[in-house]
Amino acid sequence: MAKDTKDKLLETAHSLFEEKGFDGVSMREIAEEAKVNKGLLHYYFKSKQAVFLGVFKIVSKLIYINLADILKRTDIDFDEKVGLMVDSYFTMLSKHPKMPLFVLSELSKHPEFAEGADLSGTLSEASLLIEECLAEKNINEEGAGFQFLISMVSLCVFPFMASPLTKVVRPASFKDDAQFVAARKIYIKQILIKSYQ
Amino acid sequence: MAKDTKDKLLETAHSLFEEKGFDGVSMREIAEEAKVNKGLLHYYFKSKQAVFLGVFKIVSKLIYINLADILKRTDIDFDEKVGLMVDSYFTMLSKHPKMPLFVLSELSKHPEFAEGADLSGTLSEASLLIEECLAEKNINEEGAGFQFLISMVSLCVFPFMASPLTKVVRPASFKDDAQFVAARKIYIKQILIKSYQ
DNA sequence: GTAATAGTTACCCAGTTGGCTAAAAAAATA
DNA sequence: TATTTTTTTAGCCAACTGGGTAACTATTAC
Repeated sequence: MAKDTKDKLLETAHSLFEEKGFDGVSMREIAEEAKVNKGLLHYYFKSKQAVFLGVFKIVSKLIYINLADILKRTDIDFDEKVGLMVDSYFTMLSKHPKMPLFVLSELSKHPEFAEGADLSGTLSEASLLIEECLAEKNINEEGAGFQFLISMVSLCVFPFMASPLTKVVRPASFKDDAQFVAARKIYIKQILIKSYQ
Repeated sequence: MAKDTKDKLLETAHSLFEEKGFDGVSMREIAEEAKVNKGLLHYYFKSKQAVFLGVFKIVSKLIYINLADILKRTDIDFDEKVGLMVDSYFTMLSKHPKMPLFVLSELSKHPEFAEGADLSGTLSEASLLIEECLAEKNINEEGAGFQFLISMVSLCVFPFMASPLTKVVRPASFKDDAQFVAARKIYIKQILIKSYQ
């Protein structure tokens, strides 16, 4: 049951960290929540930092989106690729709505983790692939691919991070959160496609 | 010197909270950093929560942007209004780049503060005013104003929150952070204007 | 000068923090 | 069965947490 226990500890730590942040959680709390004793937690992780790094590794995988595979397809045009990328982000964000805020706020406190999270390679590659797609549309500005990528991520991710605010401001015409999210997805695809037309 | 001291305490607390988050800061730390003793800190604020609420009130004002005044102008068209709103956001964000992340992450831990921060009224009003402007452009979808507003805020704010990541991924064609921010501002105005054309 | 306000100093508190250990028991593996 | 791995129990530590007090001194206002 070794692997199971370690995973359980990581899962527990993950949900606690996401809810309260690194400083808001104690080792005792993690152990108690996982229904395990402090000793065992130290048996698997020598320090709180070690637990956190384990969680961060998991999270990096969960928020990973294979943009390159979508962008490299030759059977669909760029409009459809944009649609698929946005869909991927929304699927991920619906499953893990609190993750981006957690990652970014811990990253801003400990920027050294940015290298550990191997997101940079993926994003750089996606940025270049988008640039190629845009070039075919005769959009050749310096860094256009990067700008587009950032826009896409901003548009998808931010509303989830700001949900405590958007929920308050959202007009009555959206009957609930789910309906708004669905409408938002369509809107984002449109605005992104219009951006290179 | 009463007001000055209280302000100094709030400023100190503000910068510490922004850097480390609520749980990452202790009352002792605030007092030491402000070169004041714990007793005095308690003299002005009966609890850590009280300090935090004071800071939150200040922050709410700092991130406030008078969108309504821009939107109500009759001497310029909507394209120009969009330009001015984006300019306002960038000015504010350049002064306080860490604030949005701080506000949103504390808000997600304590959603009850969302009402205290009286942003909702402002944003609701702006949302309606934008809807009117868009109606003149024959865009009448349900909630179009709200969607546009969220898009604008997302595009402006997110890159600042994700700067530890964007700095790593940013292509070499942008020679530094300042140049990227300037280019980004122009790009955002374009994408927003295209969105209703 | 007297009263109120502002600020200091030096304590105390009980509870929690992250970190660690030794010994024992239980479970899995050989 | 004997050995190794996993898990529990119970405790320790020094340091820090937010909160609070009482006595004292400046400073300011009236």
